[in-house]
Amino acid sequence: MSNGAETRIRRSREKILAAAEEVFLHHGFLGANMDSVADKAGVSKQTVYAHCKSKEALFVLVVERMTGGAAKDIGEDVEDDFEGLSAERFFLEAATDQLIVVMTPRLMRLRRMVIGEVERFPDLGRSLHDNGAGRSIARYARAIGHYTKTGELHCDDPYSAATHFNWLVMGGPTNAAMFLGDAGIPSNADLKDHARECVRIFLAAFSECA
Amino acid sequence: MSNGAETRIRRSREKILAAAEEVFLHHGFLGANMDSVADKAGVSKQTVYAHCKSKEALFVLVVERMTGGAAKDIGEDVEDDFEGLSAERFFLEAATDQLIVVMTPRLMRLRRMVIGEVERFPDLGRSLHDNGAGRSIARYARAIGHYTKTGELHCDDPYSAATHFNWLVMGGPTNAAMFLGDAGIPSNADLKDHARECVRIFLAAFSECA
DNA sequence: TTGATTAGACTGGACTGACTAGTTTGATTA
DNA sequence: TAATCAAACTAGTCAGTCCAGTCTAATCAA
Repeated sequence: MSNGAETRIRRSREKILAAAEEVFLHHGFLGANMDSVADKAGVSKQTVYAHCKSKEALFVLVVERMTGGAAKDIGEDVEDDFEGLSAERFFLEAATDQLIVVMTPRLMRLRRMVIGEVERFPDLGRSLHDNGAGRSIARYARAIGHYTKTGELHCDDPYSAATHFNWLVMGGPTNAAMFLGDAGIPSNADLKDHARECVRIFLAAFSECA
Repeated sequence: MSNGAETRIRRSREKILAAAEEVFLHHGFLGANMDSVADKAGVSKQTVYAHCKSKEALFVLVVERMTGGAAKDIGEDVEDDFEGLSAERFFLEAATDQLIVVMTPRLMRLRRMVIGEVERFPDLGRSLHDNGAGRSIARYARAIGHYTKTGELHCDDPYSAATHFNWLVMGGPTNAAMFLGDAGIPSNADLKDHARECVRIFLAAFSECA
């Protein structure tokens, strides 16, 4: 097993996955065509099949690579440090970041595609569910727990409150992007205004009123 | 053109649309197969093509029939009469109704299918967008306008507030149903609890605090 | 250092087998 | 007599395989 061969493999693997991503994202699973994946990758069909044994396998590979990458971009696994950060500041920044990272054509296409194929690939649906909203909600829940302890918020069930906040923020923009295509994705300025109003609503409902 | 022939046409049309609905809803546009539509309708393939000129046309017909029907079920076009109804009662009932009518396997399948085909059928996406969330939001906006006049609510922009309320209510359950399939649809009891908490949050954010 | 050898990744394109949208035909039914 | 039927048919697509030969780069021989 020589070193040069390995980099060669990695290179064509990379080209194949990039090409497959583009083809699947534009045509869906059934609409995509392995010949055009090979063409777009600048590689023979044989090579595509040397790297993954079937169209299904390639599809799963592509989706998993994209969800893994997205999770890394948002960086929701880092434990936040809330010291010296007001609840308002934290939630405004977190919501804005989440909106701007998630509401991109590429991720919205991924979302549409996986939703359309949930029946055929239920595991991918589960994966997007858990790695998408699931992580954001967990992060919000930790924050709500913290700010409840400091007394800035008042909340019995941080997880439930986090879920409500998450969908208050993400529901509308996501829905528009699902049904209206890339044209339905709001501008960053609109997303920021939206985040601000969501935080206002959330704080009004969960701040100590006394 | 005899009368008997007309009812005959209507009957097979009905059977074909019902069969097509089932086939498309389970397999999507590309995965569906016109032979199985004909079989399931108990009709020859020829008859299917006598009623609509192509697979695309049949698909559009099926989706439009379903969205039209759903809109009627929710009955969001009736002008509500708010007299003698507190804001809390109104929003709780409206949200609960909306959740229970919308969160059904059939409509969630429709939603998944249309989202997956938005690129191929952008008009259907637009139609679901406007007839789905669009109508609910318009209804909520009218209510918010009313309760702002009575002083029960405090709100500068009823349409924006209505949008936030709508997604606070629908975002989470819808997302779960999109990614987890029919198993992700919450029970009616859960939906009711959810609606109650959403109304609490909404009223906290938009009630006069003075 | 240079030139031959070799393993295995890669190519291009033909091929198989299965599937399917839509049409045609000629008989049947209500 | 118009709608319907069954079934064969056309024409095209596409996943996956096969094959015969090429390219790359590491290793070894001179």
